[in-house]
Amino acid sequence: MFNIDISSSTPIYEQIVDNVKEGILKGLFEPGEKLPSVRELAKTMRLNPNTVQKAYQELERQKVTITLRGKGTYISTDYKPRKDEDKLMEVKEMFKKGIVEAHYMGFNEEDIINMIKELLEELEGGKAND
Amino acid sequence: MFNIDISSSTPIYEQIVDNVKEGILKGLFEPGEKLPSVRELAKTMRLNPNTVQKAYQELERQKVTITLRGKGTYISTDYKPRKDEDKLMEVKEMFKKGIVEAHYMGFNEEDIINMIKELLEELEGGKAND
Amino acid sequence: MFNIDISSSTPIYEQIVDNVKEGILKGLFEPGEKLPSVRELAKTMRLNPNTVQKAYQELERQKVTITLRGKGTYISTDYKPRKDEDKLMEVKEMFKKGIVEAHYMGFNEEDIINMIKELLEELEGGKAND
Amino acid sequence: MFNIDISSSTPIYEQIVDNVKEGILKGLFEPGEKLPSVRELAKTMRLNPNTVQKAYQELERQKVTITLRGKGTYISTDYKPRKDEDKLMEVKEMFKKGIVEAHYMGFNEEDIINMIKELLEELEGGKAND
DNA sequence: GTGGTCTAGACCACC
DNA sequence: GTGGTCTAGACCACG
Repeated sequence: MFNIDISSSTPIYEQIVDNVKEGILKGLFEPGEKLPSVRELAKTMRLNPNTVQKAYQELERQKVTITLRGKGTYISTDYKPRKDEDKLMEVKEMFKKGIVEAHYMGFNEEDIINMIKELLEELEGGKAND
Repeated sequence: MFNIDISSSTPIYEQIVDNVKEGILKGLFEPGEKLPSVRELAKTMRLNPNTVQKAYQELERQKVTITLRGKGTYISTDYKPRKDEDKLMEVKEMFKKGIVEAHYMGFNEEDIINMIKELLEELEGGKAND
Repeated sequence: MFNIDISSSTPIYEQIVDNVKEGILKGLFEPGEKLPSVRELAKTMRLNPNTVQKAYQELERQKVTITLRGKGTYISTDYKPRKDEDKLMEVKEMFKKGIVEAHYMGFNEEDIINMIKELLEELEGGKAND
Repeated sequence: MFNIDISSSTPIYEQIVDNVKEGILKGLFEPGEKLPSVRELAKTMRLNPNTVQKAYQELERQKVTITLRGKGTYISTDYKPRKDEDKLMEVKEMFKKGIVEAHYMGFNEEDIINMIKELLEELEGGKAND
């Protein structure tokens, strides 16, 4: 279901969050859709329930999902983009670091733009546009 | 000299590494140029020498710098890009995560491409070519 | 558990790394096996945890082990040899120096080959093949 | 004249010692031959005279050379092999580490033996035998 | 003066 | 519990 690498340095709970957010953009999850329960996901992915719990809490904090007590966790239907200055800086840093590393691997500007375009297509495939 | 945020979640030593690598691409550091000594940088940045040491060792491990015994640490003059499969995956993940987050902030494809191009220009400004 | 000589000129952390790598080849450590925790090994070997930590990080960097977040350090199950040009030179230098020194101790070609064969047997004893 | 890598982790003075000892075995230096003076070697190799001085002291300590005060340093004419137990252990450790590393690079027993034989030939070319 | 190693002890995030 | 990072302060080899 999710693409988790337990030996990665990015925390597992963060990988789950990323997977869900990416999945929504790809159209794998529809707004209003129910996510598997903490226990269920923990069992199928062989993860510690606490880890899944933390991921779900983080998703809710980001308003990507909403939790209905006793009913489960659902993809938000009314997500509104919020342009947070700090978040923007963070994203730029992410890109900048990627660009620097790509340069050190021998990629030039064009290569990098192409790589980004490929990744965009991969993501946009599932949805008409946003 | 360096742009360090001690309250950031990225380790200080890693921020130093990133700063140096970015500085080289921007032309702030010339190949062969001497970096400040471990002690000196630690003093000016108010960091523990061990932290700076760790950064310098990581830089040397990546062949971004070379260490001359008893003389100091210098920017490599003969850096050769090496395409590591794992590293490439890592960079793609970085980009993908940035793209996902950007989407959640309301940016569309074009916005993202433009953001990347801006960052590329910022980096390429200092050097004739790469 | 490990064969450490604190009075040796080779750093302790490097001796630990060598011990683990040799132990794997001898079959003392199985792929997937858990290494003692940093604290535990530090305690039993009467070393500072940081020293053990450095050794473990070096082992992971070489992909000899993998680290599972919050769970511990394990022998890699899928180690793939990688032929690094620099590393090969390094190994040859090691052998060359050994040969030169052996000559100065009065050993001839045959003696040296026999010494190598002995060492190979010592290592290969634990495993069916390599 | 000598093959020195200033960015290597092996101390420069040790590299000089190794070069001289190897050169003797290869027949590049004859017993009784005069080595360049400390100043001369330091100048031609662009090294710190102290470094060369240290190398020469080490060579004399090992009885590989003898120094005639005011006349210079000469290759010993009466070098006698001495089987030092500690030294033997040291050499074996060098070989063992080389073997372990070679294994991790994917070489098997035969590859290693062949590598040793090549290195032996390279060294034996200059002399009939020892 | 340079980097390299080690100890001691602390705090943190993650599982 | 696990590893990861940081500070503080010390000692050493090298050039």
